[in-house]
Amino acid sequence: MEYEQLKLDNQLCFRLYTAARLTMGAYHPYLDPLGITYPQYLVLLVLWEQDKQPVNDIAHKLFLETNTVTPLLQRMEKAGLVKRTKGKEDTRQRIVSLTKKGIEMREQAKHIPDCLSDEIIQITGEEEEFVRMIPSLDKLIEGLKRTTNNK
Amino acid sequence: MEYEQLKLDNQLCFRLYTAARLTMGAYHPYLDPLGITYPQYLVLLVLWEQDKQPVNDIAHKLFLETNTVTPLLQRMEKAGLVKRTKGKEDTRQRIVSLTKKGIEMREQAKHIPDCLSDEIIQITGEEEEFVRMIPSLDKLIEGLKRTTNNK
DNA sequence: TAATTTTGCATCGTGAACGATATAAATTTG
DNA sequence: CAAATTTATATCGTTCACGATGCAAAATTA
Repeated sequence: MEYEQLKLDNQLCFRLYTAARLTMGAYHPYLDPLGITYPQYLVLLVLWEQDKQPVNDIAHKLFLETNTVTPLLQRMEKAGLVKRTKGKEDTRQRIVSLTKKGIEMREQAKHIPDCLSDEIIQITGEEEEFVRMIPSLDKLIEGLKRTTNNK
Repeated sequence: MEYEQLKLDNQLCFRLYTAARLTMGAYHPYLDPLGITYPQYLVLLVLWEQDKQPVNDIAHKLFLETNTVTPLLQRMEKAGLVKRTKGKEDTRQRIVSLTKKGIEMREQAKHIPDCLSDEIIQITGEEEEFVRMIPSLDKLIEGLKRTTNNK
């Protein structure tokens, strides 16, 4: 069939796109009580690993553009989770640091990854399958990131 | 370490989210000349498989909410790709059908899946790895869809 | 058949994502 | 050192994505 390749069933990207959306949806019951969104949770993960980072470092670790992260951080600042201060050496930089509220949220969030793992196991009856997917996804991400930067 | 689970490195969802965004980005060189976005391309895939479907069917096949698909279709109608007509039996329904322009775009798009496959192979030196990921992703998607519908 | 509930779609508001563009500060070049 | 370039961030416009809500038509129930 001439258009076989155009069938939805044959598309990897569609799977990734859908799986990502639905998995993010699975975080809702855990993030809603904290009053944060999934991308905001990602920013917190980055800052919990290392506090006080410029916007650019955060964006880079999340593979996002700064024009996505800046408004995200502005909303998080308004919500009292982070502070944004001018850099000392390089005044162009905005150093993002956790507030007391942002630091304390780590304690409330620390069980979330285990909850999600359990949920996936319960839903699919499988875990190893998804753990095994991680290196493949990393390879894909690294490859795509490299080529899109080289343009 | 108490917070080990919170490390970004450990998160599957972050990989899916990132891989999906970057893969969608890889479609840009092919979709921009056609003047469509990736979600619009998905709608076309659905309609190319079967023309004249109600909004709900399209949304269901893409695992999207109708309130996402409706504005998407409105933009596609404005772009002259689809028509939206009132249903005959059930007048609540809006039947979406391809215009001449929408039908013809299939010919221009038919090489896209192969281009993307080639690109992924070239970037990662691997294909089987990602083909093997598909059933796992389907299992995840089906599981998540089932549980979120049962709420 | 009348009243209630469900269904299909649309509208609204909010929060991403990102290309294009702007701006000021730092860096490199001439 | 002055001019040109690069860098870090921000702003703007467009398109998703989705929860909440609205509304009319269909289906169900009383």
